[in-house]
Amino acid sequence: MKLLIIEDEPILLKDLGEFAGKEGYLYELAQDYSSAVEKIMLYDYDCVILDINLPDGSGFDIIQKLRKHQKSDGIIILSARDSLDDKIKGLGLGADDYLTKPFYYSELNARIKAIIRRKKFNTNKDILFGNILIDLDQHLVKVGNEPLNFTKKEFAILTHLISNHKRVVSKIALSEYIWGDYVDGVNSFDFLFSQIKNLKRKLKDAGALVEIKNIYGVGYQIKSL
Amino acid sequence: MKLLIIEDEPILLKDLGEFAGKEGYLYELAQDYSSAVEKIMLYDYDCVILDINLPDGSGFDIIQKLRKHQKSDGIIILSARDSLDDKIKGLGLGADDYLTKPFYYSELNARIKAIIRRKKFNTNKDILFGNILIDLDQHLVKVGNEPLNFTKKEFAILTHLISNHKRVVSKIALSEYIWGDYVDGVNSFDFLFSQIKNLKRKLKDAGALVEIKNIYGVGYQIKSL
DNA sequence: TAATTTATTCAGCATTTCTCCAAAATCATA
DNA sequence: TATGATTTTGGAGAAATGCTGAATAAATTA
Repeated sequence: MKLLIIEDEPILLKDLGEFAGKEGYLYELAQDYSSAVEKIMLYDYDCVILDINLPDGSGFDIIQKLRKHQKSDGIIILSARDSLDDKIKGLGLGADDYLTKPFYYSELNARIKAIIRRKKFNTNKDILFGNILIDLDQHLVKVGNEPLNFTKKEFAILTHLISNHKRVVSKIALSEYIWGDYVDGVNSFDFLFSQIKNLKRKLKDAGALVEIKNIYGVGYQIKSL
Repeated sequence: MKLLIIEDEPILLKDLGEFAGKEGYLYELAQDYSSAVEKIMLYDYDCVILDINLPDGSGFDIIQKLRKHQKSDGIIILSARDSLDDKIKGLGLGADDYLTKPFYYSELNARIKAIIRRKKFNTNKDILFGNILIDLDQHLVKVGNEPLNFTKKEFAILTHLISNHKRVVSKIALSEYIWGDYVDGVNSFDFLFSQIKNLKRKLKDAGALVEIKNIYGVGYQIKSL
């Protein structure tokens, strides 16, 4: 579950980042149009939270760029304006939802979750894979019927593997998804190995009917047994 | 137990606020249509107390907006008119109850409680969770058969956790519910920790068969043992 | 107004998670 | 089978998160 938060007002940006962290999301921040565009082109996010009014460009352009490049990131617009025009324009360009400032974090959170469910897993309901049930709302995983505690990163890896279960996810892609700008990371995937280790152990102990398979030299793929 | 009170007549609004505080409700006030709509859209209240005649818009619109957006807040209409038409219109739009001015506060209070019971807990009777009995009428909690004193905020947290016992309530959502507009407080949950600590201690000392569980990095969930 | 209760703040401690490392096991292929 | 590359595993310490008790402030009541 990874967010990109684009907002030029530094205090709000900081607050949004803290909100994201505290709610259990992975996230990156962008303060202006150009760095936002760079991040968007390079990486995939589950949901982009976007201020329309940026000093060096329009948020509308960012939406267009995303959609033009077939990126499937969810998009939530934040806007100070309560203008119907902006709302219509944003949704017309391909945004998924719209929130006017000021907003409550719990409201934002509810919308993020709805969008991620729809976009990442193509469903409005809980996600079922093998005997694993993922409840995004509660940041909760059940194996069989028993709730299982995963940490933020384990949860992120697990859901990412599941939403990509039809293909192999490379170590680099996974690392970038979890740890962000992962530039000099060709040397060591120790972080990733550690997380995968714990994830596998928890799944096994709980009797999950899935297997996280390593493809030598490439990455991982999750399979239902 | 959180109310939104919408009333343009300032003295009555103030009185209603004092009444709400004294009766142990958390509450927010709105003086006009537009600020009421903003609050309603942003957040969930257990019950909205609503004057129909507002200077900048109609209370009927507010009811429609609430129901259109699938909000489940209880709604009580206050109206100076004793007109049957208004009553029928209001209830038809989805209000839960109707009171004509002047009214007795005890009457208002009884209706608020009935609605909260029905809406928030899906029952017409007292709320039982584990061996905790919540008597809304008396704002009273019994563990086993012993009455237990909770402060306003402890009571609010406890009932909110119980009415959401099937889900994990995030720290942010809980904080927003208790402290309202919770913008610059995202950095620290000290308030919450303190309240939860006292709540847990009281419950434990009284021998309550419930556990307030922390989900690391996410929030809290109450479980019956 | 004083007394009492309730709410907030803070510092230190406890617990959980994350990072990092090193050694062992596994794999691909020469 | 020997070799180097890759992956797995266990565990120590660092960092993040949560809990507690005590001090202070604010609100309520007498």
